Amino acid sequence: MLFAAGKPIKSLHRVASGVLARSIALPKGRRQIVDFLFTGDICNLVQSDGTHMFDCEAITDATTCAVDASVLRKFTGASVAIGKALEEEVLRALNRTAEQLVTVGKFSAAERLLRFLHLLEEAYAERGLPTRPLALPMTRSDIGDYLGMQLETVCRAFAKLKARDLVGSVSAEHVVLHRRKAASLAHGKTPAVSALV
Amino acid sequence: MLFAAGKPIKSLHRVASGVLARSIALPKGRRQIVDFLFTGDICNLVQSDGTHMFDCEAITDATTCAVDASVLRKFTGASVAIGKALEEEVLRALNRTAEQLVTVGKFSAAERLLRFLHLLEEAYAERGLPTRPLALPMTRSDIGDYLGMQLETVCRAFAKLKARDLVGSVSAEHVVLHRRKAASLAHGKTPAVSALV
DNA sequence: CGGTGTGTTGATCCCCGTCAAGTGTGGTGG
DNA sequence: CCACCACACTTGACGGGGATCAACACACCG
Repeated sequence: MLFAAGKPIKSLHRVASGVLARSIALPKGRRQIVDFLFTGDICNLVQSDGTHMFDCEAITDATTCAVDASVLRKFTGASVAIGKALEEEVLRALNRTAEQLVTVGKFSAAERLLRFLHLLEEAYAERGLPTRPLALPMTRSDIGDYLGMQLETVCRAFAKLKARDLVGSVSAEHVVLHRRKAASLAHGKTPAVSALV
Repeated sequence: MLFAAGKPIKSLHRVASGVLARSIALPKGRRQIVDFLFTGDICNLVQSDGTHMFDCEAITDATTCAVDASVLRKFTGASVAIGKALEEEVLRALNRTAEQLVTVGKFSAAERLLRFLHLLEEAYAERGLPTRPLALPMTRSDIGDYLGMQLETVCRAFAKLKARDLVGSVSAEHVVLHRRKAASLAHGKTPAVSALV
């Protein structure tokens, strides 16, 4: 765990390699993953009281670039620009969380998974990483904690998508997204009507 | 509809009376309500490109206090303070949306409803409005769009809560929250283990 | 007084949570 | 080298919760 929600922010982090997750801890070891963070993403969401808004933990082996917050305060000029970046990060997080709320609130298991895969593809494409096949660095359990479903349901959702040939199977942690109606389900703020019956 | 997502922001709004909803429009007239807004709440969530992040619509008869954005720009001093308030609003929205994600992703219908009722109670208490009985200004359908369930399921969830005597029924739009284990389910970022079997 | 919108309840189906068993695959120690 | 274990993944069986379709009660209003 990189840091926990509610703790004061002592340093700013940016993902250098690997995958992290912003999450909310729940009783009995359960958790809701709010967002996955990839290379280049800023980890810190600063609340107005200077504490972390979410837990942040490594999903894979990962490294981060950290800057001590006290060092930053000496450069007031720089901190304005950095403050701007942090504000941007809050907006991005809100956008993604709201989109996530739609995914979890309105779609079936297979549809959620498909939307997640397209989100992954998009994240990789932005970073120049290969999307074909598409790597799945997180476990089924992590995906389930993100999409609000059990890991067995994640497996069955994969099976269903493969059965409909919406995704191709390379291995357990590599899939191929077949562009078809699939894309219409996952993109934008106004996802298409369910094509998965 | 007060304004739609993606439109440029022409004026700042604050709820003067009634209830509004931030929502995301989906195909076939469906929608995900992200948040309810009560008296005193700021309606605008400003994206970095100056557009609205969500749709905003009246749930009941409502009035808002609006300030034209062009007027604001003339008062650069004031706009700094207002900018601060808008940033605060984004943080608040992110907190609430993430909490909402937990509600929708991890809880049963009755539990979601109970958490919603406690959220309502809290919102009323902050504004000095009566919480006993608790008014339900929105329709069952609105509640369903908020909690990610059908309006019939909302009805059945109410029935279940009443059957367990967790809430008392006054009328269709007024209920009484019975403080018991109920509270433990709804409060804070680390909600208790399910007490609803 | 009929029409419309909201709320409630019943019947039915199926998706998904749960429990369980079985299949790799990598790591450790004998 | 291999037995053993730990862990992730997969698949099956089963039951329950919620979506869906339907009917009905009720208030409001033209």
